[in-house]
Parts: sequence; C-alpha cells; structure tokens
Amino acid sequence: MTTMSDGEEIVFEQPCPIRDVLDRIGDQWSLLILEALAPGTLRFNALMREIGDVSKQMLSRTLKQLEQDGFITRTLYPEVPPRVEYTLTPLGRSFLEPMRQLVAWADAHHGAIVAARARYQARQEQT
Amino acid sequence: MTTMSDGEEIVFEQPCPIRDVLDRIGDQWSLLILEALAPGTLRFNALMREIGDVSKQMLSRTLKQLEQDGFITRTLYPEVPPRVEYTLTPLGRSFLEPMRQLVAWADAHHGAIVAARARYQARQEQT
DNA sequence: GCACATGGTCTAAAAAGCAGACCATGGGAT
DNA sequence: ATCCCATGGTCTGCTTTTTAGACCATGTGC
Repeated sequence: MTTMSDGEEIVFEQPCPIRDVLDRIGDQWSLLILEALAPGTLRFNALMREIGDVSKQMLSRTLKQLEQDGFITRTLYPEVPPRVEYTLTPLGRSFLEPMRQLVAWADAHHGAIVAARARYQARQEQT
Repeated sequence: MTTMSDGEEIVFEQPCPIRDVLDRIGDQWSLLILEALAPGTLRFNALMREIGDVSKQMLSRTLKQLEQDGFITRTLYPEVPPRVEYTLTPLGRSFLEPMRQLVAWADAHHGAIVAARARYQARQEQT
C-alpha cells in the first residue's frame, strides 16, 4: 500500500489504528474545526472568525488534512472573489457522536479540573 | 491560551470549558498516557517503554500536567533507586469512558479513513 | 484611482519537541 | 575497591512546528 509515485512520500503501515487516528484529530485544531463545522457549512474566513486564534496557515493545513482523511469536503466556487465552503462528510458527521461524549464529559467535569488545579497550586505554595 | 514554562504557569479566564479541557487532553501525548494507564498503575520508565516514542521531557511534562488537572496521582517512594508510580484518579478513570468511544470509533472507521486518503492521493496524481 | 474583501501561500522569527548528557546513589558483578 | 547499571528526572543544544504578517490576483463600491 505504499505509493512510490512521488518518491518522497512513503506511507508506513500503521500497526495501531487508534494511534493513526489520534495523530490526526489529536492536534491543536482538528477537533475545534470539526466542532465549528458541526452546525453546518462554513467558509474559510468564517471558520477563522469562529475559532478565533488560529493562523491562516494552520487552518489551511488542518483543513487539507481533514479533507484528505475524508472528514470534510472542500467546494470551490469559481467566482470573484472566490468562495470556498467546507462541509462535514458522513464520516465527519459520524465522528461527531463520540466527540459529543467528550465535550459532554468536558462540560461536566470542568469544575473538578479547575478545583484540582487550585489544590495542586495550593500544595505547591505550601512548600 | 495558557503559556506554561516549567514551574510557573499563567492561567487565563477560560470562557469555554470545552476549549480548556481540549487544550490539555488534545495534545500529542495525554490521550496515549491515559490509555497506557488504563489497565493499572505504571512507573515512569514502564510508561516510557509502553508508549515507545515519547521523550523523557515530554513524558515528564505531560504527566505533571495530568497530575495538576487531577487525572492522575504521582506517588514517590523514597527508596534508592527512587520509585515513582502513576495511577489514574477517579476523575481520570471517568474520562476513560468517553475516550473508549473515541477509540471504538477510530477502530471502526480507520478503514474508511485510509480509503479516503487513497482516493485523495489518486485525485492529486490525476492532474 | 483607491481601498477592501476573498482564500490562500511564502517568509522569517518564535515556540515546542527531540535525543542525549548529566545527577546522586545503592546494589551486584568483578 | 572498582566498575557499571538502573532509577526518575532536568538541562543543553539542535531540529521541527507554529505563528504573525506581507503578498497575490481580481472585481466591487466610493
């Protein structure tokens, strides 16, 4: 399954699918983008405004990866100025479900985390 | 966002709990560590062997963050040579459930992702 | 004629991550 | 006695990643 056409790009068999998937969605921006796209289609700049503190380059790069892995589709309308729309694919939408569990957990336990942080800090200052 | 240098941390008001939690668990190593710790307590070097390609520095740093946020406990036994054990807290264990959903999804859809990648690459080569 | 908006890419600088050296110390092999 | 290893980290450069900001082509409103 390794493709030799580009010569440089050698893809290894990933023995651990979890690791492979985590490498993609476990970065700084992927989950945020997917979450932003959950309510519906968004354009590039709208996505950037939605997320707030992502650089153009990283947004562009991460979107490309998500498209590559089949989470989203990129549609270019050849108008002027150009319009580009990003939409979740069925695969992307199917990912929303486990992600929502994660988000629900985050919401439910955020207080506990903040408390743990405070406890930790207090313990540090005590010494 | 929070900047973290060893020993001194500046915590901003996080208006979005999801964002706050994602910043912690959404890095290269946290999920992997939590997964490795799921079966039971592990020592530092055992953890390093388990994960395989993490540097001591990042493992140490990430463990410190996880401890800080209450996901794990660090127990130092003052023997020689020193022994340090890392264990999931109840909070950490409660996180395992949504994480398992994620892992299950990854397992189930890994094939689709690989296929999407192949399709994307074929499309690129066509031009 | 001028600035603006679009969706990016390019570049230089800053930040994060890496491998490997180093630490103190006790135990086992030589 | 001496050498060497194992422990859990931290420190030091070097490499990779991310960032901010300039730049691009072009059609529209002023």
